[in-house]
Amino acid sequence: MELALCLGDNTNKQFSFLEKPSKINNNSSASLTSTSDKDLECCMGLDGAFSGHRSLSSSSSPSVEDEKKKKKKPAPRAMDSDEFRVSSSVDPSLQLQLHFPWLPENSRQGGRMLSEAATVAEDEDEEEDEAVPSMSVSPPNSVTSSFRLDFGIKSYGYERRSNKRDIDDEVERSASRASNEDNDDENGSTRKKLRLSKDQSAFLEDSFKEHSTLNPKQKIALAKQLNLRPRQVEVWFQNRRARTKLKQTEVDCEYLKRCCESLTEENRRLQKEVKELRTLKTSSPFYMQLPATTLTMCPSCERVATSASHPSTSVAHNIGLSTSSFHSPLIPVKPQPAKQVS
DNA sequence: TCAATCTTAGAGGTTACATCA
DNA sequence: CGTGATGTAACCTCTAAGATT
Repeated sequence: MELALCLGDNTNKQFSFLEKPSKINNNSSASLTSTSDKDLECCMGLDGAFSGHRSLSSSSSPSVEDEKKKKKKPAPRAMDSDEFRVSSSVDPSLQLQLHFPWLPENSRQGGRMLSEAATVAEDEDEEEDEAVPSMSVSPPNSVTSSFRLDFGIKSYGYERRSNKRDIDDEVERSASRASNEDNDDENGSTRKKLRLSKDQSAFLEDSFKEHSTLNPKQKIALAKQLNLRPRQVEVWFQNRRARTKLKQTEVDCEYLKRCCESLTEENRRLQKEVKELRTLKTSSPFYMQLPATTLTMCPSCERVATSASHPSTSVAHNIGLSTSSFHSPLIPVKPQPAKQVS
C-alpha cells in the first residue's frame, strides 16, 4: 500500500520536476481540508493509483517514459549486436540540449553538445565499449594497453551472458584497473571512491534537471562528455534520484506535521464546543422553543454566526440541535442586525 | 493464448570513503 | 593530529515490466 501525498500548497515545492499527480483515484482517496486554514490541504491516496516512486520518476520525465512506451523495442540482449543500432533510432528531438559551462566556447556549439555527443556515440556505436577505456585520462604509461587487451567484450562476440550487469561489472573492473594509477588495488576488492569535480557535478545536475532518468544513449553521451564511465553516470543519477526523493519526503513530512497539528487543534476546539452545547442542551431544555431569529450568537466564541458560516452549526446539527439553538435565553442577544462575522 | 523464463531498469537500503569542523 | 558528523560514490538486493520461448 502506498501513501501518496498531494499537497495543496505547491508554491514551496522544491523540485518542480517532481510533479506529482494532481488527481488521485476517487474511490479510495480521502481529502482532508482544514477549515481554519483554507490553503492547507492534504489529499491521501491509499491505493496503487499513484504508485509511488515510479510515478514520481515517470512524471518527472514524461518524454523519456513515453518514448520508452512508444518504442516498445525488443528487449536488448546483453550486449546484443543490435543494441545500439536499435537505440540509435531515438528521436533526435528527444536528445538533451545542454550547455557545458566549463568548456571553451568553440566546443560548445550552441549548447547542443550532448545531443551531438549522442550523435557521436551513435556514429561510434561499434566503439562504444572501447569508448569507456578511451575516455580514461590515464597517462600513456598506464595500464591502458593491457586494459584494452582485457577489454575483449566486443571480441567475445556479444556472447550471451546471464546478465548485462555482469558485463558492466567487468567493464567497470577493467576500466577501474585502467584508471588506477596508484596500484593500490591489485585484487580489486577495495572500492575506489572518486570524487567528482565541481564541473562534472554541475553538468550532471543540469542534465538531471532536464531528465531525471537517462536512456542508454544519453548515459553514454554524458559519460563521454564528462570522461566518466557510463556506470558512474548511472550511479550518480540513481543516487541523485534518491536524494531528491528523500528531500521531497522531508518536505512532505513537515507539511503533514503542520497539517496534523492544525487538525488536532481544530478537533480539540470542536470537542470543546460539543461539550458546551451538550451542557447547554441539558441545562436549558426550554430554549428549544425560541424562535430562530433570536439565536444568532455562538456561545463558544461569542460571535454572531450564520448557519452556514460557522462550524458549530454542523456540530449542533450532529448532536441533535437545530442550527438555531445555540443560545440559552439567559444569554442576552441583541436582535438583528447581527454583528458582522469576520 | 498462456505460463515460464529471461533481461533490464530503477528503487531502497547499505557500505565505504572523502571532507570538514 | 585524532575523531565524529556529514555527504556521496559505489554496491547489493529486490521488484516490476516487457520480451521471448
